[in-house]
Amino acid sequence: MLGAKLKELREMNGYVQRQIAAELEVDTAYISKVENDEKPLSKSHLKKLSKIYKISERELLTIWLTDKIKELVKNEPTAKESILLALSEMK
Amino acid sequence: MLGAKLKELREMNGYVQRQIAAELEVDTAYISKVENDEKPLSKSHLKKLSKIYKISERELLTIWLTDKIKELVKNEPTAKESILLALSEMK
DNA sequence: CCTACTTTTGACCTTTGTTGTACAAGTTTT
DNA sequence: AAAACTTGTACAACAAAGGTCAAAAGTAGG
Repeated sequence: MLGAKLKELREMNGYVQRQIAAELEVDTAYISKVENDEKPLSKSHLKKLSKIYKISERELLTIWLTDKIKELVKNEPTAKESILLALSEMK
Repeated sequence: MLGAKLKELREMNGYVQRQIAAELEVDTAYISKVENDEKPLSKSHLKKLSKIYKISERELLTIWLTDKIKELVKNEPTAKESILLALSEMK
């Protein structure tokens, strides 16, 4: 989900992976993996990416965090209950 | 939250920490810390605890996972949005 | 108030898991 | 064929998990 979004954003803004990799000073392989959800995106890159892709950092963070939550509860039989419970306890 | 629940369950069932520690084959200090949320409870202990405390394993797992979620989103400005988004994507 | 028991605290330790990264080679796209 | 992307493997660094031990501190009963 985050990967797909990042890819979409990149293409919308007319970049190739190499350019993004250069901006973030990482390997293009890393970008590829992130876009394919094979590696998590380092939180430290959110700010720069939000600038490059002209999206609010907050929106990107929301998606990023959502991914983390989904990863955490994946395969847990009580995923839904737990999320609902967490939510109700945070109000 | 999990810690408080565990303590409540233990007391309801009339045990002291030493007894629980013995059952789980760990140090009492560990039990103390878990009950005070200073250390996470290892998932591997859930089954035994649910038996000792006569609560369904599923219910204990729900609470345990809820704790993990809360820990994950703690201090994140987008916590609520992200949880809601995760939930909606899991339906 | 003593003392025996329970619980907490703090420092420490080892193992395991994750992250972030790199490089090379392969595949796909243009 | 060149450029872009993907994939496999490896690895060091670091953080977190899952404890232990000894000592301190709380708590009841006699």
